[in-house]
Amino acid sequence: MAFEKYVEVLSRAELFRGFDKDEVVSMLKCLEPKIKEYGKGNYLAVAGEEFQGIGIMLEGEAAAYKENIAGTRVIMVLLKPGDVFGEIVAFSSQSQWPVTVEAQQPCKALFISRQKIVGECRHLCPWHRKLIENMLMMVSERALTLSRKVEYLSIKSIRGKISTYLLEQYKKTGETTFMLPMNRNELADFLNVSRPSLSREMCSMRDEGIIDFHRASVRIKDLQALKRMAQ
Amino acid sequence: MAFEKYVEVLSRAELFRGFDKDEVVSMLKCLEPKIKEYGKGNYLAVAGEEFQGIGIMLEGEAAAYKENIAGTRVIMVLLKPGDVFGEIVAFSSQSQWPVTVEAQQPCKALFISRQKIVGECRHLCPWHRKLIENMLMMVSERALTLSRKVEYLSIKSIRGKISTYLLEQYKKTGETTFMLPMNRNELADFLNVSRPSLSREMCSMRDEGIIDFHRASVRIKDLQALKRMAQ
DNA sequence: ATCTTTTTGTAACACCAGATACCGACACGC
DNA sequence: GCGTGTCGGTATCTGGTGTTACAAAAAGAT
Repeated sequence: MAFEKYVEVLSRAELFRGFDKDEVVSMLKCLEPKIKEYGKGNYLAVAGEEFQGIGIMLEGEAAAYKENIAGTRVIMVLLKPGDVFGEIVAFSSQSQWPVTVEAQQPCKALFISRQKIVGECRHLCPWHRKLIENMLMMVSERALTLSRKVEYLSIKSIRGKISTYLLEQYKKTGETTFMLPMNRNELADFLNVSRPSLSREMCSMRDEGIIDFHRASVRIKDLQALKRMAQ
Repeated sequence: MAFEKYVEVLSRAELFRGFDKDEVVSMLKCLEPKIKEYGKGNYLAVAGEEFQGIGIMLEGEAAAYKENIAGTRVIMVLLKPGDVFGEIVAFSSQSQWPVTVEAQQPCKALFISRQKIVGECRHLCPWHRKLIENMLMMVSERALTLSRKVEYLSIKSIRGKISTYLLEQYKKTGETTFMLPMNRNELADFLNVSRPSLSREMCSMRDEGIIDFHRASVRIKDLQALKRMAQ
């Protein structure tokens, strides 16, 4: 198979971090991946269908949807060349795609079965373990992101969410004055609250002298009060 | 070191799944773990402190706490012999304990550094890769659990949560009548709502003829309505 | 059998947060 | 200049949810 075409993309993918291009090629020979092409609107994976493995985007763009029981679709993530999907489920005891992946544009993806990654490698290639380590790192990072998300979602009050968020920014920058990396809409989305409610609460916190802000610039005036509000 | 004492516990630990007792012993020689003892109230790990590795409980019981910025403690999980902690962070780019682990009783734990797990193995022992695979599986399962939690937390209304939960139970058992695996208190905790609110909502769903229940036994009467309520 | 503890349902009330609509500030285009 | 679009703040209203407290039922203990 003509993997050479995609070595450029793959060597930049997280899964092959630490591999040079030659090594990627020899890994691919060992992994025996399947490359598939999709037209716009085609499905790269359908939630609930069987597959034990991972997918890597090669060309084009696809969207990973989650469908709740009522049938409503929620876009989880937009997949671009080099992105991996299905990595969490591939190595757990489950064996079905957790999401539906639909091509937004004509695209190509490469699929590697779980067995080829963790199973016995016939060629005893020395890079195999490095590959599993990379997988381990990717899944760990993913778990960590989810864990942070759970923390924010578990906070009941808007004030608690805002305070926790601002304190995290403070901790990150070390300054009581900093810039928010998103606008109100995005922040509201991130904190899982409505935009007007976020505005209302931020303003009343300003009125109470806890914080001060203008647009994206925020200053913490009363650190102790903020810490008290964080849940 | 006298690992033999703990081989029994360790061979039942998830990390050593698929290893027999001899193999566990030879793995341990290679991993060079450190065994530490703690009195009741001592800390096995303190959130924020440096350590790149994992811990495995050998004896006794410990609690993993999460401390929010305000200082309130929330018990995340109770650790028993064979349980692993710190596995998510060990293999991500972070290098600090995410939780504080406190001994509830006098206890012993074993610590393995990240390097000994993923680093080059001097003895080239054949079980090393199997060990990393086990790690990969454990972290994946953990990520999956977190992902499910995020799904539940993202549902805004109590009805939506209840409906989604009941539909999942229905899907799992294949029966419209089934037993809930937890009591109201635990279910309320799981769905992140207050116990009386959960009761109130379940009862009004019963009044509307959507479900019927008595204690832990639940019967779905109107599947379509339930599906509509799931968000 | 009786007492205690746990579990669950119920009610009243307060209040937080979402929905919606509107306004002002600002940037950008022509 | 003017129109247009985006972004953020504000007001009103309503509904859903937490809190608290108490009662009833069930389970467990002695």
